[in-house]
Amino acid sequence: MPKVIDHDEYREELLSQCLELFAREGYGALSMRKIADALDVSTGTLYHYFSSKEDLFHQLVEVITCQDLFDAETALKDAETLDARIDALLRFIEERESSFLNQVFIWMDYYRNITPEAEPGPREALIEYEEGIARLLGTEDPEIARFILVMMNGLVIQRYLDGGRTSLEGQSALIRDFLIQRKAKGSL
Amino acid sequence: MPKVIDHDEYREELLSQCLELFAREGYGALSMRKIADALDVSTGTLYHYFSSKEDLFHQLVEVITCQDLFDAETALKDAETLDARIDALLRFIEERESSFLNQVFIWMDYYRNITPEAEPGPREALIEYEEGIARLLGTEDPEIARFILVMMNGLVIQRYLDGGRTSLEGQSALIRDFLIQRKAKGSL
Amino acid sequence: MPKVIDHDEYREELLSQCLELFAREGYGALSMRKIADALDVSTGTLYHYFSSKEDLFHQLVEVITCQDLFDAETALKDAETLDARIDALLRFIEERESSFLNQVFIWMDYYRNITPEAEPGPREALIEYEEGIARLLGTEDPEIARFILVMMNGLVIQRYLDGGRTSLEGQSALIRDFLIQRKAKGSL
Amino acid sequence: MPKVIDHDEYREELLSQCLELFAREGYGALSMRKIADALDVSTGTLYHYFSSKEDLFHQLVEVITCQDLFDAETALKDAETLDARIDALLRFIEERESSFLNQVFIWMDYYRNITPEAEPGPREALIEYEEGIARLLGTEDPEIARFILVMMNGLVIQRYLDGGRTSLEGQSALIRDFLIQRKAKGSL
DNA sequence: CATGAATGAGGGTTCATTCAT
DNA sequence: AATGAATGAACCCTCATTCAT
Repeated sequence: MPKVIDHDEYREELLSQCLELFAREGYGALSMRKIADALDVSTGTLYHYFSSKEDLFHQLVEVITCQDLFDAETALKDAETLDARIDALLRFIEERESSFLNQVFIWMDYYRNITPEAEPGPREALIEYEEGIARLLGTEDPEIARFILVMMNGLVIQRYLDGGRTSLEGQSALIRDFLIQRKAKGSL
Repeated sequence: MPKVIDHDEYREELLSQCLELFAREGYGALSMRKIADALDVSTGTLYHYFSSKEDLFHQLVEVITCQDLFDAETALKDAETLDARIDALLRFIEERESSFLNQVFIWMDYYRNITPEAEPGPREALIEYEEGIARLLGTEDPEIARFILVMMNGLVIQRYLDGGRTSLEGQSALIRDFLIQRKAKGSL
Repeated sequence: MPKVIDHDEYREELLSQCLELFAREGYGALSMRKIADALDVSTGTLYHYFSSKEDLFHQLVEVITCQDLFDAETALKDAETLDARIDALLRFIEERESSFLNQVFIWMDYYRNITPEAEPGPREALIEYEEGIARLLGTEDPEIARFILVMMNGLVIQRYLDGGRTSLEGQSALIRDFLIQRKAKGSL
Repeated sequence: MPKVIDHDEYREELLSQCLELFAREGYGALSMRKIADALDVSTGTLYHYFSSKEDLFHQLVEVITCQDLFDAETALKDAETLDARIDALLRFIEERESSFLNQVFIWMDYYRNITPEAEPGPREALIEYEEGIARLLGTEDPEIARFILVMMNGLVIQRYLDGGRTSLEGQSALIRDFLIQRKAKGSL
């Protein structure tokens, strides 16, 4: 609770503490009072920094979207050969599973609970993800990048739904194998 | 003699009308009053057929799981060659996209909102799906079947999140490619 | 569940089964559905015999009031000397404690929950009780009879509230002693 | 700075206004909305000060128990001779009749409606009452004190049930007579 | 700036009662 | 006569939000 801090800086500090709350409880089940309690501020303070629960959530989505993209970029930029990049990407997925799951939850909440008219929001983030993956794999084919993204989404959801029965390693091995073969055929 | 209504039959009729509601609004955001209004009955009637919102939801999950499994079995049993089966499977997925999306939404809500002690519920259904897919493709490797499931989940969610930008056909083609590849390696 | 039975007779049979329910749960906490379940009939049947929950309760109060008065008369009519009557009366109180408590509960419910304008109801029963006690003790002084009644009420309530700490015997001894003395002084 | 209200003070003010409501309507028949309306606040405010209806009731019982004991002590400590004390005690009872009635109602509701595991609660208060009365009358015999308590309970309930027919003065005279008698026998 | 008291609509649920069968 | 399906008001309680301090 720093006192003489920049307004925006403090707002982002509050936001960052909300991420896990929203991911764990979901938009609907998380009340402003719970948030206030968890952040150790009053509800009034919350409304001083965010005009509504919806606004708070909007800003959160923006922040985590940027944050995660940045993380991905830095985590993957060291790999040099294609094989190394594929490995790095899959390892990244494995390491950040719960983070991805949180993102999927939050994005799903976003579209479900937020004002119906389709705002761009995460959509742009998805495109950036796609482009980032495409760059990494050095492919021109956007379907391949989307394929990876689809697989990432599906994997965390599947593991959430089946309680972890589906193994990360087994699925990673399948996709690695597939990508190596496509590369060999020159269609990557 | 009571009113001439088959209790169980009517209960299932009510249930079937709830599917879309839950899928669209989510467990948390859908109130019993909303359900009652949508089904054109009173809340009292709802509680006459279901002991609680949670019970209603439980039963819904069971019903749609059975229904979908049954549909999948019948839709795919005519295909005879492996290629035909792959095609049939992918076409089935394409045709039932919105249904799958509903299911994923419902299952995710289920685990988020239901009392924490892990009930089997959808988990068993997922295993049945896996086994069904494995049977269809004639593979012994459970990872392959899980991979299909993962891609199904991921695809509908991805398309939900990006507003349909990701094409069903493109991704289907890749999945088909993947399966053909496995078949060539003898692991299918 | 006799089939071809007199309407009124069956109604009273239902009523008699309600006594313990109302005494144990209280008017407010006892629902018509609970009553119906306990009596193994449908709510519709209940409404066939009683026009409302209030009516059911009214009739119940009437029945138990009459019933208990009758019991008291018969239980005490064998005692001949005054001492014997006092003993019989006190023993009667001791034996019927829970029954008295039920009556007090039900009468209190009656006045608290039933239509506000003071209907006679139990009031007449209390007067009859008073007169019965007066007859038994052979006193002309109505205050003495009321004194016994007051003591009966107070005793069951006190024992209800203090969990039985107050002993029936000890209190009975005090009142017996008091009555004997009054008799000796000729003011009984 | 928050609104300039002492939370605990206001809570007790609300509580004190609830006493008559609960006594008149009973726990079961008194709704939080009715309370809110009667106190001229919103239901939300009620829940800001009390975590539940049961909590509110618990706190009420605690408060009235303490309050009445205190009042009794102060009202009776001036009487010096035994006769004066008896008179003071009976006058106190007469003056506080409606207050006693409220207490009896509320305590009975307490045990009827509150979670079954026997909490001490009012039971301790009853013992304190007993001890207080014993001190006042200068008797060692606990049965005498309990007898007074029994008569107090019985009297207020009897007068409630018979609509005031039983006279306070008449019964007080008998109680006084009883006590004088005991004193004459040396057991007081 | 920050607080938390206050609101009232809406959450899940229960209930007395009605009525077609 | 007897059933139980249906109703909708009212139950306890939670919530996002406002605003006096």
